[in-house]
Amino acid sequence: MPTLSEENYLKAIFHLGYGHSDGVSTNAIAYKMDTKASSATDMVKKLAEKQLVNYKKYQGAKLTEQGRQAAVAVIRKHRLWETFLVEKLNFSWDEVHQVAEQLEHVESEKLIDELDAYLDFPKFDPHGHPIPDKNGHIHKTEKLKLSQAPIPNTYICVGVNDSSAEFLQYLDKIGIALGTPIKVLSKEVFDESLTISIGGGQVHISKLVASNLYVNFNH
Amino acid sequence: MPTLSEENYLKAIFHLGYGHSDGVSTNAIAYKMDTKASSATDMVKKLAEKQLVNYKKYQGAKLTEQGRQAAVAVIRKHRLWETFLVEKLNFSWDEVHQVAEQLEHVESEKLIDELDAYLDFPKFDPHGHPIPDKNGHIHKTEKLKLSQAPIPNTYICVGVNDSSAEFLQYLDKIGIALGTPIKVLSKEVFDESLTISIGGGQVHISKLVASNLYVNFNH
DNA sequence: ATTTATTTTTAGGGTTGACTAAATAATTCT
DNA sequence: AGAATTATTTAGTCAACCCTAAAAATAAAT
Repeated sequence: MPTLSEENYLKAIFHLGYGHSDGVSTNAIAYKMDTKASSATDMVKKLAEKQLVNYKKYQGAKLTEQGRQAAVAVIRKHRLWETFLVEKLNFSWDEVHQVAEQLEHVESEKLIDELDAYLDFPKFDPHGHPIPDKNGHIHKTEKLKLSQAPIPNTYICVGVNDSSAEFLQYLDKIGIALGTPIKVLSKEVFDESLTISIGGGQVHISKLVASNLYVNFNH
Repeated sequence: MPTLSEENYLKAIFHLGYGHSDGVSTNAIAYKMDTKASSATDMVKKLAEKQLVNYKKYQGAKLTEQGRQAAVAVIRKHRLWETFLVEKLNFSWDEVHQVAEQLEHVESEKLIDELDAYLDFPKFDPHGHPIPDKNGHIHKTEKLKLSQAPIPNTYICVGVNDSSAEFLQYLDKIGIALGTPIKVLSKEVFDESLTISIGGGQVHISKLVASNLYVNFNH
């Protein structure tokens, strides 16, 4: 069984390596884990010994299948707990992360199975992220970044990339939640900022914001 | 904030010292924590430095008010989680302890407040133990050990002293749950074992079992 | 009241996961 | 290519929490 710290590193490596096929640099890991590169090197070595990552000096770390399973299991728990907090305990989507970071490490297969059932087998967490199933399979969904969506057009917000409280509170403020229809009116050529319409009101958002919003075609 | 390990020691000292006014011996703490006496001494010193216990060499440890508050807060969380597991996630009373031991260390005031509300402010956990309130107050209940109850008489099972899976599964087997009426028919003088009647059937239980069962008068 | 047994503490280590500082490899720039 | 920069690793520490073995204090027994 991975330790708490190992689980956190595995998660970090999973997220950093998602979609890429090359190794994740120790520097990137250190940055994500808010620690020093030397600590990341140490941990990566330990994970390699435990067959959770493949690691060759100066070439970063890549999860093994075993490591991926462990990482995805933690992510599954994280997202199920986030869903629980929002659906049952009146948490808002900007409050869940910190608490789920702790809950995700609780070890009990029955607990997570029952929680899954209790929540009626949710497919997405409160940020629109897919919840891996018991076998570690992650349902791929069609979605695109609002920053890359053709305009003019109307979309539905289906998720966020950045789950920080600051970003989510900003979205609350301008009226964007999961499921909100977003009508993109125009894009500024200079800075790629967008003018969008939400529930009647008109809002101007930066490219950075648009690139952290996932949308789907309205069909 | 106490560390995870400190919280566990505080809990142990609280339980061991409950009702007594003298210090809890390091040996007793070590036994309860399943570690060595030297480790207990180390930790007790650390807790003393943090003003969570009063400690004088060779005289055991006593919780300070601050330490008691911390211990009770953990116990409150433990019992609320146990209640959640049984009421919402189909756990049986012999399965909850291990998982609650982990959940009790999750740190979030909102989480525990909301959980409390979600469970409709329960007063007792699945083993009949009182759940401390937010202010650390523990509701004292009238109850007596079945081993000390006058006979013949009929009682209601209101709690257990031993919450181990083995004991609870034994109770399941002989048909005792919280709220079960227990009619005590006779006591054997030799070993203080009891012949009791539960839901029609007649059962013979040892003194040890009887001393781990809390009952109330049937009124 | 000594001796014996038990409990508790101290001394000295081990492991995990972090750190700083220095060394080495890889990359980028000119 | 050679120099400068950046990334990565190594070496040496540190704190938390545990351990074993030995010493010291307390309690029990004769």
